[in-house]
Amino acid sequence: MAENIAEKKKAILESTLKLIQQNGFHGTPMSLVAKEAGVAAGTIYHYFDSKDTLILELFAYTQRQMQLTLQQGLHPEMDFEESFFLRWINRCQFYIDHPEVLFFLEQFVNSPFYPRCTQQSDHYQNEIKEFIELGNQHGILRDMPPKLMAMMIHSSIMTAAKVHITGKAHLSEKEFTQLAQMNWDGIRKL
Amino acid sequence: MAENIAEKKKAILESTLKLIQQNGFHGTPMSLVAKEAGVAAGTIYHYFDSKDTLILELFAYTQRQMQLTLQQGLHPEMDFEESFFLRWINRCQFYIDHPEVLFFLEQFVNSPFYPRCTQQSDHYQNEIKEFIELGNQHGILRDMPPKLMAMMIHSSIMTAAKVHITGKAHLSEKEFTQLAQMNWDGIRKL
Amino acid sequence: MAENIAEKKKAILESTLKLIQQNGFHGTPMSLVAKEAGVAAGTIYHYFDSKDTLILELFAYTQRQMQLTLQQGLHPEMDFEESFFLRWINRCQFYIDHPEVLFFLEQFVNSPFYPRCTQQSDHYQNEIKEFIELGNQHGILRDMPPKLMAMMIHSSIMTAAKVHITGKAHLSEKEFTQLAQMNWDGIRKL
Amino acid sequence: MAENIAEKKKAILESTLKLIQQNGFHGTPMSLVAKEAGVAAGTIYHYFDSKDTLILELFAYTQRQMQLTLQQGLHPEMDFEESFFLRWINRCQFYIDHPEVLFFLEQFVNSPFYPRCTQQSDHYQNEIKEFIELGNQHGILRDMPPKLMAMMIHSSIMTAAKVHITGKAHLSEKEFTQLAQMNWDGIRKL
DNA sequence: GATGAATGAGTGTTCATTCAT
DNA sequence: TATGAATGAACACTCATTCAT
Repeated sequence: MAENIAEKKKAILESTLKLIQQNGFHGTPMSLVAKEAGVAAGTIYHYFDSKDTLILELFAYTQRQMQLTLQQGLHPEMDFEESFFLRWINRCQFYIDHPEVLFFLEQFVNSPFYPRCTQQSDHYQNEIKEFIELGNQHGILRDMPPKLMAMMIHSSIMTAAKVHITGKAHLSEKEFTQLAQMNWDGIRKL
Repeated sequence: MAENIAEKKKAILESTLKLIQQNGFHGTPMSLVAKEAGVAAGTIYHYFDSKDTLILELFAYTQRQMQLTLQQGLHPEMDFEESFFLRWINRCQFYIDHPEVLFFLEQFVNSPFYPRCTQQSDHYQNEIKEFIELGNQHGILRDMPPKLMAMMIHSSIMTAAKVHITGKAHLSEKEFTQLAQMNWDGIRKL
Repeated sequence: MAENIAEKKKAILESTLKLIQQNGFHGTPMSLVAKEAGVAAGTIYHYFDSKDTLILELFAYTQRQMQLTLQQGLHPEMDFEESFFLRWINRCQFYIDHPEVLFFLEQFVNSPFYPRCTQQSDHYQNEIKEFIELGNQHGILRDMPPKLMAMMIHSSIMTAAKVHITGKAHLSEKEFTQLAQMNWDGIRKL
Repeated sequence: MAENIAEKKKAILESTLKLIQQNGFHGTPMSLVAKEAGVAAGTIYHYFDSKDTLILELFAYTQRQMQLTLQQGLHPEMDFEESFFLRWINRCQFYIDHPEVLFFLEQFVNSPFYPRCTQQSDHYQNEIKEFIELGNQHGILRDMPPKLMAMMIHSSIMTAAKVHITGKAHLSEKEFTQLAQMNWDGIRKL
């Protein structure tokens, strides 16, 4: 049963994610989410207080989902540059493998929701920021506010993934590395 | 009179822009646009067929507005690098001076509207792309699809402006140049 | 000028008639009437107090138009039966030649307008009724309230014309006479 | 509960019918239907996709309602003439007992809806037409397209009922029979 | 817990009508 | 006279949310 509950909640979250990708934020009424998730409309309100809550939790859900993938292959002995590339690729790969998440985030970040959840939003990019701070301390990177640098990197990653997904330019593995390289050359001390 | 007409249409466009910045796309009902523009609800429909049309025209309107600013200070004799920096700064400055436009574009681009207007959308970034192609031909830039490179640059500019506007990191003139530099170092042949 | 006025008013009436045939009563906004008639929306209100007035006057207009055709070929010496057939055919022919009028009347008669104008409505069928009364006095017809008989006849005529116009059954001249005959056999004393 | 659903849908249909009789087709907004039916505006849309659908279903509803009454007293051994009179009276009586239906049909038939539903519309008068065809085969009736004859008869019935209802001429039972007789004399072979 | 019928405020849009020019 | 931009009440319809079962 406990599993059942979790499953139902998850089904709702996944349905919402999928529908938002297809129809956008306000092309996704609760009734449609319910149908897609195979539950009654009212059921959603057992798990989420409101549509706002659902979307806010969906953000948290995607963040959690991401954490797992993002650490793949990282280990403490890696040097900074190598770590940067792996992180860049990991994140970009995640967005490519989960386009629903990418589209959701793009909409979420530019909606009135995002500003409301600064705490969580910090998590959203804190990881990058902390990594940057590390590089800064080692004197490897340009002298630039880490937060700023983190945002620049992140937007590059998202853009790269988006270009790939939407098919505006199909990217080979080599090209992804090239893009990471481009980012790397932009931030490292020359 | 002719002026009057233009003024009313402009008032509607500007009101919409402002309200979308504040409340987002679907937090901006036509009734509110009307009130803000100081016209009756029905009046909007003399100038725009529908809300969709209004938003689509608003996109075109912002693009036209931008064109004027973007060329400032450019002249044919400039060398490529200098031109790059000026263009970068001009565009970034425009977004900073017109945050409504920045917020509108971010929403617009991630909405179901954008895909519908590829022709115009081409104009949206074609300028950058063509400039990049020029640099490519002169062998100044990395070997990378110009469209891709254009999108990477543009997303960097928007991110920089957004960081500045939202106050997440206040940027001095020096820092803007630094950011442009960062972008430049990323795309030029090292 | 006087002519001009009459012409403009007529243009409005005719446009309304035509549009109502095509789009029905409430598929015919004043703005469309204006466009079709080649006048400004406001101009209509110089000639008609309101849309209701316009429609009411349109009814009167069609009635006047009809009067002219209806008397064709009639002369006092005709015997009653002959006169009946001629009247029947004349009226049916009018509806066939002026389908706009037929469609307008069908809508008008079943709208909230009709009950409001009993005086004019009397004219609408009075002619038939009076003719029937004549036949009654001569003992040619069944014993039945003339008003009732008039309505039965009129509805037969309209139905015949409608069937012909809508193409549900194409009627030859012979068949029209047959229909008139059928009506005649129904009302005359056998 | 199942009953409840049916009841609510029926309440909406009946309210619409009643309001259309009083105010006509476009004097009957959905909000009024809702109020009259004692439901919320949105509720109507659980049962009907749109106002158009509601009206279309209302047509089907009235047709179903009619079928029941129309067969009363008919049995196979009746001779054709007797059957004709009974059918004529049954139908006329139905319209008199259900004036809302009569008024609705008059509007419906002359609206843009009717042409859209030819299949159902066939049912609408097919019964009469088939009966006529039978008479034709037995050589009892004039030589005339059955469809045409059917329409003539039907319009006579409706007109008779309408005259009675609107009080333009109060009809006694004798007079109804007289009217049926008039119709009969019109169509039978003399 | 789960349902889905019911709600009703809110949305985009239309259109008869007015009035400054 | 004639215009047509402007009005705003009214409309069909949507959808987040509630609640009896």
